[in-house]
Amino acid sequence: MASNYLEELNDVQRQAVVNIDGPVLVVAGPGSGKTRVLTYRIAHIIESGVAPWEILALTFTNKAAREMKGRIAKVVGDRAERVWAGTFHSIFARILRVEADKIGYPSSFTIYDTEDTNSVIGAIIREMNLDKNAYNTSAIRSRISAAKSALITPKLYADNEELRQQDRQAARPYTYEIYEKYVARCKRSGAMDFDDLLYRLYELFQRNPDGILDKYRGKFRYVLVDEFQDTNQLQYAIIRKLVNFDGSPRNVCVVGDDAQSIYAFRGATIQNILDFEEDFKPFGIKTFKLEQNYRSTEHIVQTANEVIMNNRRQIQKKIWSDKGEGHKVKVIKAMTDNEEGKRVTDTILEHKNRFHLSNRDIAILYRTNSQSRIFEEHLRRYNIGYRVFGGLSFYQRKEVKDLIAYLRLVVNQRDEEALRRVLNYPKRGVGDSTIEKLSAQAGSAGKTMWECLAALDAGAKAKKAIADFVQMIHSAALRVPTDNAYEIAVSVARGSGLIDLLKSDTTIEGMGRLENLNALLDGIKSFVEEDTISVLDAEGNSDRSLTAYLQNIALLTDQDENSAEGGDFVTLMSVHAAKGLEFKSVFVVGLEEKLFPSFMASDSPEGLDEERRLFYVAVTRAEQLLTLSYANSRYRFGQMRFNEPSRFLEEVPRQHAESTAHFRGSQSTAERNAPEQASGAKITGNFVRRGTAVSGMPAVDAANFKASPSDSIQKGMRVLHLKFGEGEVLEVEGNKDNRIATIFFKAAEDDPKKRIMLKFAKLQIVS
DNA sequence: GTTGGTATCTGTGGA
DNA sequence: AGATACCAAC
Repeated sequence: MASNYLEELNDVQRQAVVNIDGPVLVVAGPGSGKTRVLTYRIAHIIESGVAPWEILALTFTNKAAREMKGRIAKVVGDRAERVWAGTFHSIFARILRVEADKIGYPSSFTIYDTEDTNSVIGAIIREMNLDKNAYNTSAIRSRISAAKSALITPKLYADNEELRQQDRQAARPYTYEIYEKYVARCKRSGAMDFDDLLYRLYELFQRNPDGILDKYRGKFRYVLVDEFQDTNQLQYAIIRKLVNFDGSPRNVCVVGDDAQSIYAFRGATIQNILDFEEDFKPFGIKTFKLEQNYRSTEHIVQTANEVIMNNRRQIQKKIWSDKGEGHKVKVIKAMTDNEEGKRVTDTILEHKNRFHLSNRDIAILYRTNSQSRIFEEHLRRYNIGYRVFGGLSFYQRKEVKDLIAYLRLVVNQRDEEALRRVLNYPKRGVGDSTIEKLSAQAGSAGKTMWECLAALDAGAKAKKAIADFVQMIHSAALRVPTDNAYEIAVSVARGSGLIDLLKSDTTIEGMGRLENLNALLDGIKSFVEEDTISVLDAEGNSDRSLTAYLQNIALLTDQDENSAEGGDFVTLMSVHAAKGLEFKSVFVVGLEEKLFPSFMASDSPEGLDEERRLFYVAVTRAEQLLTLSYANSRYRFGQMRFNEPSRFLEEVPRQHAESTAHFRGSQSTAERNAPEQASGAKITGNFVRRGTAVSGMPAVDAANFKASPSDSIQKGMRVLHLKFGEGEVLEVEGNKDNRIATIFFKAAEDDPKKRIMLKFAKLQIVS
């Protein structure tokens, strides 16, 4: 107890641990002992006399939360279990279960995953008779998600001229209406999507019924946030609600690294780090920078440093290592994707032999999950054990989702997506058109589909089948409060006919599906019986109800599934998934333009910066050996494509890379000469060609004006605007549909600096 | 309503 | 290439 944990820390780390009161920002480079600081800080808070349940620690993955708890336990023992440590989503779901009635939800609310969400949106688009080509379901979903993450309600969305204009521009003028209907339908279904778990909590705190907010403000005396650079506006808004109020001690500590922010695509913003500094400056914020890297050798650390310097905006820091030079970075060039697979696998074999590495010391990291296949083939050929992370998780398999849908319905009959999924599976003679009819009926009557089900107009045979179905769900529902989750699940699996259906399928795949179903049931059994998996309710009691089980698995990812087991295998995963992990030998593959950096990001500087941060994350996973590879050609969609080597390869300083004939690399900062630097990326748009603007702006010739595509507008360009004349693009912010340019129009004398939404601006590129 | 074949689309990351 | 969406025939 109260061990000498403080002695295991360096000076900065120790400061970050012992300064437990007041606001703290920890900027933590890769491999700098961030988790250690976070866990020891929590342990230190507990040692100072604070009850574990008064500490809230938010992470992004269950794995991070689990690891944190484990390491706290090493210092303070069993008390660690009572710390409120978990993912944003799981902790918030826990609170929402208790408070659900205050915002008009049942505590047995369903959590909709992406598939459910897509299905709801698809149904709405169909019902509104909208063109499904223009109204791409996923595009609408991400738009709605972005709105929620930016605290924009359907009402605010409908009133927001800018957003509406963007939608008109994208030929989706009714997006606002879909959003409104989607929210209403989720509510009707007693369902929350991933964003709702955040948004509804925010709403609860905002409305503050029965002094709810004060209750949680009083409860969580110390708040800690991991991976703060990955939080979105909404998440930070909730954190502020909890800690930033009059009379608050503001015991909040956020840990993050702007250079490792790789989730801007889902609304994360490093602006939160900057805002945090501003928001808490008046309250004596303390900032600690962890810059010593304990993970990697110098060639690797310096490569990472040099690469990230190509990004424009960042918090100044220099990561260093005292682990010695180590091996240089190796670059593998291959003609084809297949050859890349072979040569990487050869090198893995070499590493195993030469450096006595085990499979578990090695990882292959790629930009997209679809790249795993070729490496799997080669690893199999060499008989090297491997494990692929990502892709379809166990809970996303059809047969598993089917049974889960039944269970969801048992717990919450309002759950429309579950009902749609299982009403005619196994077949009961209720086809798509009948289901649509039912849905329309429910919509116009303001009832749930379940309520309309009994009165459904159908043939005698179908009616009987439906009645049996309703009966089965009902009787299972009655058992929920008393019987254990496993027993209910087994009887539903049998009663629904799912088991019989799968048993009748004697193909290999069919047997596999039955096995998966049984594995799911086993999982529920262990949830009910074993001590190791604990789901605590808001009061800290163990909750083994079916409802708790369903809400728990909805927030699991496949990573949480697989990583628990040991075993000696090479790890194959996306770079995103690798964040926070480390391996002795890391292969970053597919380093080609349009792939890494992704073609989706290639057209905007912000997108490229994020890709570069992703590359930075990949590079810094390596402890001793880093190998980069690319192929000149690869198959995509059955077609051979040729790609240039990634620009990131060029950014690897040659002094840190093994010299090979084909690899040129970059000069390091030290050897770079002045003229080259002057033409480099350091120059900001403000200085480019300033003063060369034509004086005495001529009137714009409207007849010859031809607007350039909005996505081609980039920082530094000179553009023509019909009203404002010629201008210079000083800055472009935002991504994809949301790009905003700051343009300096000399002719507009009142206010020459205009901020313009590129999506609907008519601009012609001059140069 | 169901089945099976053909057209179409896909192209990042994930809680 | 592989999954899904859509349509025509049963």
